Amino acid sequence: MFIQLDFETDIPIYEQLKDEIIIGIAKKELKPGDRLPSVRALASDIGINLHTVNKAYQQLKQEGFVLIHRQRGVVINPDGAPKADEQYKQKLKMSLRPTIADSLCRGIDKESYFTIVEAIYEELLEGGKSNE
Amino acid sequence: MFIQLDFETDIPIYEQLKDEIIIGIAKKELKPGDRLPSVRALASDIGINLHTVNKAYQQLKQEGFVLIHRQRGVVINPDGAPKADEQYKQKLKMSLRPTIADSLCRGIDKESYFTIVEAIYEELLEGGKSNE
DNA sequence: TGTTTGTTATATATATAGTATAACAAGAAT
DNA sequence: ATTCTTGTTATACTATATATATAACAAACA
Repeated sequence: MFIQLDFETDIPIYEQLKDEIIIGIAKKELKPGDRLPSVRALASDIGINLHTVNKAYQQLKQEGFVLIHRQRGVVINPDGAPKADEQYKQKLKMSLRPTIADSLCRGIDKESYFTIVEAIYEELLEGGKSNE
Repeated sequence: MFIQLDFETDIPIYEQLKDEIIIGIAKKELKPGDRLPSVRALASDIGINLHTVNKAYQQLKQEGFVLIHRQRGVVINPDGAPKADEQYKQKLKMSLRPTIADSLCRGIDKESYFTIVEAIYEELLEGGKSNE
């Protein structure tokens, strides 16, 4: 797991951290049961504050990606993340609508959009090969 | 154009406003050349501040969705929004990656994802029928 | 008994979001 | 010319989010 942050963008650091970890799980570079670095270790490693890491971890816990034990630290959920229910899909749809509308206005039709999504799925599914 | 805002969510009002207008353009409820309400009129109508509306309009102008004339006000770009270039697609891809990784972790495969995207395209493309 | 873990509590600095007034400047209508 | 409406600019203020900095607490483990 290489964590690369962009301090120029307006995306909060803790969000980028969450994203990197979730992508790591999707790519299976992070497997169920794997331990994440302690909040202090990771913070010091990246050069950010302990609380920023903690915020990311807390939200990952809230969303079911990790479990946090009192002393063992933060662990990728051995049961995997909770499966998407209808409510999740509904929220996903709502969050995608503005982006898709924007793309549509700019001439990206359904097929072009699919091509982009396809490429991302490829990257996430096949990218793990080098790590197995 | 009905503009419905959610004051509970953490999505900024001016973002929601932008989204609604972009969706309106995508659905062709707002056509090239159409005038938008003045910043004061819309602000008063929705019950928000003039500057919040202005911020949304400025960004829509920046992104090429509207033109702003000194006295005529804000007008949907008669030439349509600028077509997506490679840079746009690259940014789109980067912004989609975390969401798709999240979905993938929750068991949404490519086909399920496509189904959701498909539904949104349907809604945007066919939804305009009642307005023609 | 230490050491490491997450956790909690303050405090501070900065940026963003939103509001509130007021005034300015250009175009259009009368 | 005058008036009205348009976007625009300038301040000021409040609230919230982000990020940092220290410090201390509590549980688990070696």
